Amino acid sequence: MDLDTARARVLDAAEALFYERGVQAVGMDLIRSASGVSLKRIYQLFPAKEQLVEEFLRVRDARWRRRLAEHVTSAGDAHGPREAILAVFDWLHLWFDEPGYRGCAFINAFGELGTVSPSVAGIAREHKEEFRRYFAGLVAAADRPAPLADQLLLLAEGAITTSAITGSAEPARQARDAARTLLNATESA
Amino acid sequence: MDLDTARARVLDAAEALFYERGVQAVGMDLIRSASGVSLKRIYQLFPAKEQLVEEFLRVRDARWRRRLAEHVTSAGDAHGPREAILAVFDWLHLWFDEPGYRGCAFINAFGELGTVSPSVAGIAREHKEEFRRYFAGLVAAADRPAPLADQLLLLAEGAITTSAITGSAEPARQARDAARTLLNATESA
DNA sequence: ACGATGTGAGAACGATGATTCTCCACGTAA
DNA sequence: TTACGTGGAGAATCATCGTTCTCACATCGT
Repeated sequence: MDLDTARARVLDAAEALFYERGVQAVGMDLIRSASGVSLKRIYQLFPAKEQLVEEFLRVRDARWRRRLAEHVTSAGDAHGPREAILAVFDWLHLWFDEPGYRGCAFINAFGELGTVSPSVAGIAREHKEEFRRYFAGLVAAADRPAPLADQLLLLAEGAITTSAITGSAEPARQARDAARTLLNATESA
Repeated sequence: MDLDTARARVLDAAEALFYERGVQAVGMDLIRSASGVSLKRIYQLFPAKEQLVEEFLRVRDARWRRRLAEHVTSAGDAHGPREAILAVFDWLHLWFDEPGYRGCAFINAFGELGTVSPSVAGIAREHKEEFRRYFAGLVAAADRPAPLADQLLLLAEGAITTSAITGSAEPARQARDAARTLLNATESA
């Protein structure tokens, strides 16, 4: 097995396990057995667990935003910038329905490690900032006032955590309805 | 020191430490030194750490909801049911500005332990369900359609986590603005 | 073939944590 | 006073975890 595939396998295993059970509940030995990569190799690739945790978050951030953007862009191309905004919530609904959905990995990591690890706290902050920026772009493209972006972000974040705890994807629909109301309220502005 | 005060001191220390650093990052020995109660006594009062964690969450749930209700009730008595709803977000703003604010203890505990501990997951679920129920009562008192309660809940949850990660209390104001818009949108309904 | 290098399996190490145990001081009932 | 129960400080125990080390084995260039 070459280094790149070993690295990918470790990151895949780490992502699945960290997301499912939290960071501290997952030992390096479990990542070894799940990935099939020896401890020695894992420590060659990541000098310490903390680096693996950071890389897991960075990889997840990139993939999460790419998947979101793909879904939203195709909806926006087909139905315009207003529908693009609502498509964010449709995508959340799809996400919430995935098996093993456990909320936002960044909120979870922040809650678990934010006090102790400034780098984890920073990555979580950046992820949320990127998400906010993304909403800001959609709102600008739809010619709505900028504060709407922050409000939509709150709806999305609320849906993410509420869905995780209740185990239902319904909050995505509720957030979408609220988002539509907020959009309509700026219609004449 | 009698048993009741020892119990109170342990729970106070546990709440402060668990909330600040997360559950797994806090050892029983730290709770002992912070509370001034010997390990022997702690284990008399709580047969295992897990029981202490559960009790910490229950105590926090009760106090959190009592404090919220106090603030909202006084606003509602003075300015009516519509202002009572908005007062929830004013109270969130006060909470976010408290030193050491780190988001919702239940979301954090759920993220950290939800997979591994069904009882923690259950307590978190109950807490959120109570919060939702509280919103439902306010919405009913203000004669608004029931689905509004779910939407307001999402705004509040979103503000709670966003404020924790960004370190700013501003999301409370943004959520309040969005809530006002949603309220106005049902004005004529 | 042979030495150098790298690898995997798993033991070893040192730290930390949850839980229990030991030992001793102290107050108290007889 | 004395025997006793209680409680505290902290050592002991046992497990787990992050990290490193050992060692036997394979690979490969010469």
